[in-house]
Amino acid sequence: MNDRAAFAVTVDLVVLTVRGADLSVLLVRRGTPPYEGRWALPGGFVDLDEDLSVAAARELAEETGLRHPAGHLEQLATYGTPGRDPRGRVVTVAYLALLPDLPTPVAGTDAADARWLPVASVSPDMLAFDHDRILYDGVERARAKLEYTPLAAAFCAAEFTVGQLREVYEVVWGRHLDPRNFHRKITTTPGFVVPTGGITVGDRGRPARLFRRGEATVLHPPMLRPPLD
Amino acid sequence: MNDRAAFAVTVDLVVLTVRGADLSVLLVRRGTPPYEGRWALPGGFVDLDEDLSVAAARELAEETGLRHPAGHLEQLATYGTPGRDPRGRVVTVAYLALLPDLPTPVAGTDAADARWLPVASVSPDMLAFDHDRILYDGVERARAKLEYTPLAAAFCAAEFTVGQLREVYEVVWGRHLDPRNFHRKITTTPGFVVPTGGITVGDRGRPARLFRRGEATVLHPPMLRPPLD
DNA sequence: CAAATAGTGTCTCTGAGACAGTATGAG
DNA sequence: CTCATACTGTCTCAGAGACACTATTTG
Repeated sequence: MNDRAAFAVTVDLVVLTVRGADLSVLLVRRGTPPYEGRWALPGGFVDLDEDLSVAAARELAEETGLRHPAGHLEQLATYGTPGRDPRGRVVTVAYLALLPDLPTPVAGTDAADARWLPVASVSPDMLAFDHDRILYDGVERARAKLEYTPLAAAFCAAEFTVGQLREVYEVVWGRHLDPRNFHRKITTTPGFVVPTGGITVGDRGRPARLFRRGEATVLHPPMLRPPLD
Repeated sequence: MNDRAAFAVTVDLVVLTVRGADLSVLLVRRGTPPYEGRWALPGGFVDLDEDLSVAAARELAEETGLRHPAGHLEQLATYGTPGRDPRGRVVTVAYLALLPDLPTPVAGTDAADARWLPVASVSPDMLAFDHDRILYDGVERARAKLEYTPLAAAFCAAEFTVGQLREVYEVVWGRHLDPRNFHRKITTTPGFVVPTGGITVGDRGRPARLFRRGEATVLHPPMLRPPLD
């Protein structure tokens, strides 16, 4: 057994949020080799007595500065090709986090610099290790999950308008959606959203009703991504 | 770094096939502690210089006795709760394999006994480690993937009839499907199946055209699971 | 012949896309 | 007032469910 126990295990986080017109990812600039100066997904080593999901939640809390961030955290996939980390045989369990745009700025404890970067502005050679692949897989997972789950609400505050939820879909998918059909879809799919009774004030246009997430975990029927063009 | 490298990494396989009226899983009876005598998913330790997917393919070939089994192999999820293996801190990367019913019987090299068991007949306390959880996740993944991918064909031989493909759906989902609507759906969804020109002989009823898998990787529109009852 | 399975056609209803029209705020 | 956004309603078309019906084999 002991001769088998020669792997290091890390968790890496694909933390996504919608900021303005961009789907953005939380990246940290590496201050030490390997890949010093390159951007990397936040993450770190799993403690020997620590569960994987606990390690992911711990890293998320450390990097965002929030103890119990709202939003969503799920396992994404595991990457363990030999040589992916020059320091040795490191297997990383990647997690995907979807968060509302944070009111507090990101304050990393161990990273030189932590920043939200638009996913579209990230080129593969900017990133350390195989993090370009992990980021790509995370973004694809998020795009797919918006179709058949109510997870888009994880990008929003606790209460949100139909328009804000539509912006999430438009930013993540990079597609324009018809506001009227979207409104009908959202409000007629059972368990998707629940009106809170509240109303927005001070914005442009007619005030909008506020909603919170419903009880549904899957959407029936799904919210289909429109075809390209 | 070296003090971090204290994990063992294994791959475990959820190997599913359709045999007769049952969705069945390949299980091996453990001949050594821990959990001696209990059933377990086939799997084993990952070599230090071996890629995870290679280790999974190697284990699959060893357990099925086939060098390049047809069908489908994909990563499922990773399980690493401390204490899940009494021998130490073992993280397992689970893979899901979908195979046609094997003409050759299973010949395990290292396992005392290897057998196909209907998934419905497997109770959680029969299984070692957290393999009940992994099996459940694998079955759910397979059921979900039949909806939006053409993966049902991975359960069939290279050439198959519409009726055989329908049986796969019926067995995996545990639902009856209307043969006529199913036929229309299969043959009109672009890229799902391609007629080979062949025809079955000797069966009961009218001979059926033979098909092989098409080029599509996702189904548009998806093949929706009928609601319960 | 009957039984069984393959395959086609037809009706209906749901739901999505397209888009007119109304409601209600800010400036 | 105009402009912007929220919301409602209406038309049409694609696709799924529920069948009737025909085709082709075995026994």
